[in-house]
Amino acid sequence: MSVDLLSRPKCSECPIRHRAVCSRCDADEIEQLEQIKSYKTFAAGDPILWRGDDLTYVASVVRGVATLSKTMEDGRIQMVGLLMPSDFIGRPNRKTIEFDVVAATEVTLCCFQRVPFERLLATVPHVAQRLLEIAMDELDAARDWMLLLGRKTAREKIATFVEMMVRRQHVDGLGLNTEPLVLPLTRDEISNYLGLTLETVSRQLNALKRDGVLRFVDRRRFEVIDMAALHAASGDDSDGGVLC
Amino acid sequence: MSVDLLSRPKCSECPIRHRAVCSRCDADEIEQLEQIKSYKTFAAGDPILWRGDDLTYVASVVRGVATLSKTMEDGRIQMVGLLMPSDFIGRPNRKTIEFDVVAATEVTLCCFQRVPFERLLATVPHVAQRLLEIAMDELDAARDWMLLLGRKTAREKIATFVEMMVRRQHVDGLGLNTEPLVLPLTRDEISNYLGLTLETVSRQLNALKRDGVLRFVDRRRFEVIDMAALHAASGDDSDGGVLC
DNA sequence: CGCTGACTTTGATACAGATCAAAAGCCCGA
DNA sequence: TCGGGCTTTTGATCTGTATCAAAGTCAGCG
Repeated sequence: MSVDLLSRPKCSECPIRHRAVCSRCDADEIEQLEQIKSYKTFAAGDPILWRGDDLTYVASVVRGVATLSKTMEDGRIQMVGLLMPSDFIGRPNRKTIEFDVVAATEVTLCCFQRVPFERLLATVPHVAQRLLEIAMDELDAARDWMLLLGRKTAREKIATFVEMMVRRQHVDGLGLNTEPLVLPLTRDEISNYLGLTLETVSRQLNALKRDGVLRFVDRRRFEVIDMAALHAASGDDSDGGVLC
Repeated sequence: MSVDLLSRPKCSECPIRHRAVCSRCDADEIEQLEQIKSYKTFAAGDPILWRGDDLTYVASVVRGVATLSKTMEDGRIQMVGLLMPSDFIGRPNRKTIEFDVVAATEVTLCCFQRVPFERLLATVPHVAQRLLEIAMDELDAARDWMLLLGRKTAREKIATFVEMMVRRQHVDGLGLNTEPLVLPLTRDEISNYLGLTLETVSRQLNALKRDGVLRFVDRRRFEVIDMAALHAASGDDSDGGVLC
């Protein structure tokens, strides 16, 4: 992990300025956040926070992808969140973290000292309001994932995951329009996200390829050939509305 | 559903006064909440809100148990929350609800008109702060449940669920100390909560009986004979700390 | 009381996905 | 360019839970 001492980039130029916890803030409030922020960068594979660690800071993901997961005593792992740009890490008013947070790709975080951040939370309603909204969005996402974990078949899980990658990468502008898209996780990490084994993930991904739904450029880059078929395979309601 | 017109019980006598969304409020603030609240009671089995419904009010559960669930087009159901006293229903700033909410037992709600409640949220920090905390507790609970749904065996799921019933009924004082405890759900509802079939729930519950962990008074009332064995069967970390 | 319908238990069988095993592909550093 | 260690694919087999089926139990009501 490295602290970007030189560059404490201006919030005004931040790629997540309009979606992160700071998005509702005016110039004054941004100024207050600037006081307590610092950027940290982690290499792919680096642990960011480990369960039980002191939560000295909370953070927003600026660039890259991190995973949030729980581990059982015998080693079974379940990923409970995939953290992408503008997502929030940590919980105000908690001294320790309950999850393992790991960088899946190179990740840049905008970190806020926890205690000063908690003070801002009490004094700057725009931060508190936005954080509530973010927490409720996360809760909705977690509940969608509970449906996936509890009731969907392996194929539906994979299709839902791929569809989510398509949707999020469009928004983030990572691979905007110019496909191919990227799988930011290994087969093993995907299996931990979906409650499957890595073999099943591999088989189902290849089944989607064989069925002409996806095309793979290499193991991590792919294109969607048949968006409608992908959506149909996800098991989700049709009304959701295909984008574009 | 019936509205309790006569009785708009005083907040000061409310059983959830110190845990619900109002718990941080002072006398003044409580007064403001009283203006926009009304009690509603639902019989066991009644639908409270259906997906797509207008969210005219948000609410706290005062008494009883309600279920929050998602349904797939082909009828598969996943319960994504079990709402017990002091739990919050609905989402401010959303016009419709995304889930089905059903009364599992007779339920009393303390309902707040949504729009006035949103105004309070902006003006009364104590409400907003407590709601954020409630949302984050829910998020933690949802993530624990994701581990259960994605990685636990049927026996571990059942043991975790029973342990949760023990813990929550102690807190609520429903069956305080004077066992037996109550299962507020049918086998079918439990199966939807745990991502299993009702047959598997029945078999595993009887297996815990056969193994001398539980004793059943009738189909819904039970006693825990061997708390340590129950915990061991849940697959959760031992450090969590046995209560009492 | 005994009937009716909902819930639960129990048994037999099927199958999706896990597990075990090994080969193949790919990246990267020497 | 080669070699070694990862990740991924593919195949064979096993198993936990679903599915299908039927009998048992209970509460409420006429």
